[in-house]
Amino acid sequence: MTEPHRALELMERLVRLVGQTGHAHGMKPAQWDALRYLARANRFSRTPGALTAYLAATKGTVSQTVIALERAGLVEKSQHPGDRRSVRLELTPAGRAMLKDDRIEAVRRALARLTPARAAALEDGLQALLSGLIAEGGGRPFGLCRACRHFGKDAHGPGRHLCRLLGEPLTHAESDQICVEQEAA
Amino acid sequence: MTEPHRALELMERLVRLVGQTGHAHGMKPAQWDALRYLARANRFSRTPGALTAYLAATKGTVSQTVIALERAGLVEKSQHPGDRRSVRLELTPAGRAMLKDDRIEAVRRALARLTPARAAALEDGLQALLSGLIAEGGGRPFGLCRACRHFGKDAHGPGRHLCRLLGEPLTHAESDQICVEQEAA
DNA sequence: CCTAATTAGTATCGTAACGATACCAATAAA
DNA sequence: TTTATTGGTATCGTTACGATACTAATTAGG
Repeated sequence: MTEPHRALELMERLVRLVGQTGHAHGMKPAQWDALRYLARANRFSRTPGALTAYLAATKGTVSQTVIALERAGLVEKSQHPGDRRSVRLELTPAGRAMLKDDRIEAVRRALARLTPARAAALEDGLQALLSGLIAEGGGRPFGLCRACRHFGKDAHGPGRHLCRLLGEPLTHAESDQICVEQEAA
Repeated sequence: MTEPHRALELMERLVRLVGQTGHAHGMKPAQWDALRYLARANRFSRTPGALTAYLAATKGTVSQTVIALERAGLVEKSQHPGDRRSVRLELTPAGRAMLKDDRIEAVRRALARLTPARAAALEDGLQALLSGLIAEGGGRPFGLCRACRHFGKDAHGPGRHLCRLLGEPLTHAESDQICVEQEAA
């Protein structure tokens, strides 16, 4: 049935409004999305491939977006140490500066104006909805490192954690970033 | 400050995933958005201008999207009775049929899988967030007709309502549609 | 009335997004 | 050592989009 489901209408409208915040400073929505992702992804996840999974796009499209960001001096590429096919992406200082003028801050401010209870309920609902969509569609959750089943808390001492999947040490700061390999604990 | 606000990350990701549902049947996301809007908007709101406000785009862009839908036989234009500048948009039977295959139904299904309490809290949070964004950005809410301050319930008898702003009668079905002129009661 | 000013919409341009397809090089599997 | 897979780029055609310029119909001001 096509029962209206007001929440769906609200989602659609919000998608539109949030999407249209991405036309500032001569940049495009997809470029902002990529920039924001790179600011929040851990070092294993700052690659064109992980970005492709995050954006749910095709790799050709993402490749072009990354090239545009590179030309604009907002992102730099380097080689992955162990795999010469793989590319590492890093924000440049200019890229980080650009994020300070991100118009999506308007959404963050609107979130901050909600009552704490409402905001918490919204976050909970969004998380549940996203999980449901990912379960149906086969995407990746891109959850926080510290909430991952491969996360070895304090494995190397207090505040010095471990990714058991990749066998790599993790700083405390890194454990708060998102990861392409994350699976809920 | 730039405290991460997990809800914002979830929103961004959801925006992406929901947006990418719009590539089915040779159509584009903006075309689905327009089609869905026309299915839910009341007769005063089925115009290129109202669609422009809803999509938060520019009228040039929307004009082209509408032309594409018209060429595809999904939408028909007619003249507004009283104002010869204005264009009325109507879904054709083919347009309504197309909506039955809307891939955003995946989102509706994911919503339906939430517990009722969670779904209600999500709807409440989304509504509050959207209101906040609109208050800051100056958009229109596009709320339901029956929740409008111009809504005259049963003004012409039981189930025969009135829009006091436009002086037009409203059927019961119409009072459940969204309106470009809506202002919360 | 008559002239602005406003409103509703279209046309055109240039850039980016996007899926699709084809391709290349490095790595992993057989 | 083939062969398959993986990570990424290149190119094409269509659409999205903002920007700008335009037309025609309506409304406001004098």
